Amino acid sequence: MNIPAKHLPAEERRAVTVEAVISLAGTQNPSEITTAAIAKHMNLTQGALFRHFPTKEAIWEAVMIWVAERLIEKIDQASLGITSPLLALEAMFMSHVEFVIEHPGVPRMMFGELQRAESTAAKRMAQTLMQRYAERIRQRIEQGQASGDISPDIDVQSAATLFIGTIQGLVMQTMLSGNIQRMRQNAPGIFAIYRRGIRSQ
Amino acid sequence: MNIPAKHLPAEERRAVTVEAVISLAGTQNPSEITTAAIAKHMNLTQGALFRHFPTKEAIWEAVMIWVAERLIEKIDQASLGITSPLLALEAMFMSHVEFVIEHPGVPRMMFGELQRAESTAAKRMAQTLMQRYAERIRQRIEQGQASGDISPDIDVQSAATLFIGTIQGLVMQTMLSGNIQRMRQNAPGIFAIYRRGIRSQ
DNA sequence: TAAGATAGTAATCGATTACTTACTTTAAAA
DNA sequence: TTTTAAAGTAAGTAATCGATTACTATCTTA
Repeated sequence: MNIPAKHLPAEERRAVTVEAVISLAGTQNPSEITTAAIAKHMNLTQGALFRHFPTKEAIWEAVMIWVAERLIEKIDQASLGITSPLLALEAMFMSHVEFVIEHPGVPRMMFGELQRAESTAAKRMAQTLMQRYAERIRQRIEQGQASGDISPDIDVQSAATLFIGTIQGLVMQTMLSGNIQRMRQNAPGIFAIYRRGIRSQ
Repeated sequence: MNIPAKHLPAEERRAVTVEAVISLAGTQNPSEITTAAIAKHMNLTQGALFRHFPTKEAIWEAVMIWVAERLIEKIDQASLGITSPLLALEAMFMSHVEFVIEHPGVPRMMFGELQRAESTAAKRMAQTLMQRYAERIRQRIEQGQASGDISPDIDVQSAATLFIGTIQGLVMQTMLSGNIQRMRQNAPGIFAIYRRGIRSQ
């Protein structure tokens, strides 16, 4: 699809590799993505990948780092400068949905990594991402309780868990229907219920 | 762990196989469960499995059928005879949580199956389960809107999606912490927010 | 009890996978 | 232009996995 440029500098080649994995994860089960498939998608031979990554595990770690940086950056940007906690949460929600629509392979990979038994570097990175994400949600909820926009009866941790679960439910529904665009349509209705659940009456 | 009974009748052997897979999925990534691991867990040789299942795929299909029957039966039992829609939804929620605590491998397998690219029999069974589940939720929500317990402003499909997503969020949180019992503690707080989100004011 | 059917064993097969290695090509510095 | 280190190729390797096969043990029933 892209220019099959050969002899890329190591750093660029690693970046292209990460993008290839993200792209492949959009159409197939991440755990079934082989190094041969990655290489083919990049117009490269399979062995060449190991010039830039010591193991396949290292590729997955690089992918998770990429995801963590992009997603956190995206939701931070979306909520930047919004003082209303509820509007900020909504902006974070919608930008997360957009992120998933842009990169449908990402939730697949997150699910897959998090259910690993072993504690791989990639799994730890996924865990860290979830924690950083939840922390941002908690901050906004506490801010909302302080300002009176969000009910003081709400358990902050529960509300943060539910925020993330809400998006996961959307993603799962998308996996069932196969229609990614439907996610964008359904997102407002879903978030509306969540907002009703936490806001002051 | 059980009596390593040999020479089981075919039907019993298939049942034991399904239970072995459910058990193994509780401690390891379902996609990494090999036929050798299944057999070892049953005190059987690997080849013997193929006396009772034509392929590994067929084993997974049998497991998903087991899950679908048990889970639907469980939530139907829990809500049976409860006239209040909100109380019925709460009972279904809590019984589902109990089901996951009893069988922590089940959501792992559901996630894994649903993110497959190919349309396997096991995946179709998982999809059917989700649809039957969502249909039950929708019925209760519509019933609640008719009785005035649930706000008429709520989009039924969104509310059903969110109900399922809510549980998935709990499960994911559990995977992160590794503490299954915490799920039972957090469940009421999570459901409380959901209930606030859909009920009439 | 004899005989057929059923269930299990143990070895092995072909295919696949992550990873390695010996060699070649490319690009940029000297 | 020559040199050299980085990047890529192509053909391997060992390990693993699902599935098969020839044979054996056990159960059921006529």
